[in-house]
Amino acid sequence: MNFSRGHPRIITGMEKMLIKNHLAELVKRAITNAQTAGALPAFALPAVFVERPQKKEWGDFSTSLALKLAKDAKRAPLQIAQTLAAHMPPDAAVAQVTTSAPGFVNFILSEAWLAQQVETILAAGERFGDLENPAPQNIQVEYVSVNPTGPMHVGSGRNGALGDTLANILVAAGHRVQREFYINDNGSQVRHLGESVFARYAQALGADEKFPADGYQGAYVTDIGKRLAAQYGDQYLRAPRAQAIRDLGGSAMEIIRAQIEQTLARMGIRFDQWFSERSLHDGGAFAQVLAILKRKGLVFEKDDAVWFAAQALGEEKDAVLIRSPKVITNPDERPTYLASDVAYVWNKLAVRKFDRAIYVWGADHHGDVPRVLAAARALGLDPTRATILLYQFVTLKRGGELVKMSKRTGEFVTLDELIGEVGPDAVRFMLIAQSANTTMDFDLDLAVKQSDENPVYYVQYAHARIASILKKAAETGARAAAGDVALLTHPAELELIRAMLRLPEMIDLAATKLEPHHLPHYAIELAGIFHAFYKQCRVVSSDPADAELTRARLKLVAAAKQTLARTLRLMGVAAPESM
RNA sequence: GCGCCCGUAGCUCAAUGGAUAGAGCAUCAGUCUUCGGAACUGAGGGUUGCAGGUUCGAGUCCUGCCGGGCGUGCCA
Repeated sequence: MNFSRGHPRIITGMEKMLIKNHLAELVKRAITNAQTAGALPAFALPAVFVERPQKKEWGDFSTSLALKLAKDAKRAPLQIAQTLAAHMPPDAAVAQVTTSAPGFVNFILSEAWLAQQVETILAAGERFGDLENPAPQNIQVEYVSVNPTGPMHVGSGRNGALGDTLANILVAAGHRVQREFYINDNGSQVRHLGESVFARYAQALGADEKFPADGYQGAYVTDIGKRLAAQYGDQYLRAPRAQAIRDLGGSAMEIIRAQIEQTLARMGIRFDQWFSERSLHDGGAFAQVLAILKRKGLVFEKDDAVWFAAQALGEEKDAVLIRSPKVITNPDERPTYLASDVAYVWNKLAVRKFDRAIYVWGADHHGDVPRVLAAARALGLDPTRATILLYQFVTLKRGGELVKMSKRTGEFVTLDELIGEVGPDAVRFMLIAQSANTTMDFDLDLAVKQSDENPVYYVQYAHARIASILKKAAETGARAAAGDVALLTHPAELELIRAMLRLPEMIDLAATKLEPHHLPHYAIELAGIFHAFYKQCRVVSSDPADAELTRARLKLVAAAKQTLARTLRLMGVAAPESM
């Protein structure tokens, strides 16, 4: 069987179907077969899960179904397992079905079938790993969304790496994805930034302007002040002060936003849309949701402020949507961030009609999650369409000490600095390697010092090594195209194929659980298995007797290169030809 | 006080309710006459914070403690 030569496929569509799902179908048929034969009593077909066992002795896949079935089938688990194994329909992918105590059914994949998968992988090209999705969704992933009031710190890097990788994974899982950055350009912070920048602007022009006590103190504000002074001259010294602050604040925010875009681009993070918070108010979305909430009696006034009656929806506290004029004089600054959030969820799910909206938030905002979901519910939206993914904080260590980070004092390690020191690939890899709900200690000394032993280089090295092999093969004239993958029978070869076949499973897992961290772990494992293969199996041989095997192995390593490259690309990490 | 997250090997971390809890780093011992040694093989290292509970089965779920982080604003 060789797909590329047009032989009939044994399993139709297998290249995009998860093997475990295929095996689950076999198990279901085994149940029906056994019931028809009277070997099992009648019972409702349960959900069948096939999983990867921990030990090789337990085969490539296994199911604990018999253990769960014991009650309904009124039999001992191991006996059920044996019955299932006996009634398993034959399948080209499966060489053997075994059972083990206390009631597992194990599948051992056919080695001939495994070898043929190299052709399938090569045929899939750089789309290998993609899932066939019976129900693709329009999903929006919104991430980073940091306030454009200063350079980003490492936490925003984690946000961006998570969001972008997640978006890549969801695309691979067959969904349509829109990537969005929410610009917090509303409220008092624009004015705060404007006041700070105005002071630096004026100082740059030699004016005696006092810096506001609660202003943004970073050097970047001084730089922007100078830049705006050069651009506009002293025209804003003569303009009305409020207008100067508003205009310069707006300019500064756009400058910072562009810098943020640039920094993220260094990490391969990009967006389809930059969405303005202010537009929710200017465009009337907030007024609209406020009207809906009012109609439902979920809005009330107290102490001159407008409140969202979250308690009526089971939340702990009510929350202010529009602040009192007595507290905030400027009407533009009265709506709270919650007001924007409520309008935003409406915009995402009702106006733009995404099937699903995924938010990537720092854990310091976790307290807001229930309120936003409650608001969605109140607006008649299904709250399960909105998923707020929280990630824990990143703390930086340098010289064994915690690096305190604060935008106000301007003392922090920026994401740009980190990328400069550690490199974008290592930064991205490290930031997604840990589960989002683990607090991350990022040791700068270690990250720089260990850059040679960094896992990301281990993976990239495997890729570069294969590139080198292929180059060498080209020089010697060995051609992969004519290779017969049936010759791939060495245990190390088969291990490598098995590892490659796990990529779609990883994508499925990461997409289902919204957990990108599975990818880097998989990448390390795949690279390791390749290195082990490399040690054991010579690819390009000068011995003419090995010519056939060389060609077959060239196909194998080409497939491995492609799988590594895909995995790296999903993580936004470069797959270098040499390093 | 209350809410959320975390606690797993010396360190950093994995483990869709499944079988004897796994990797990397570090430590120790090995491997190389040809494709990239940024490599490979092996060893030691654990009462999964503690105590109960749920069930055929718990690192995972529930309850209570202990320890750490983050929240608990008419801040964003």
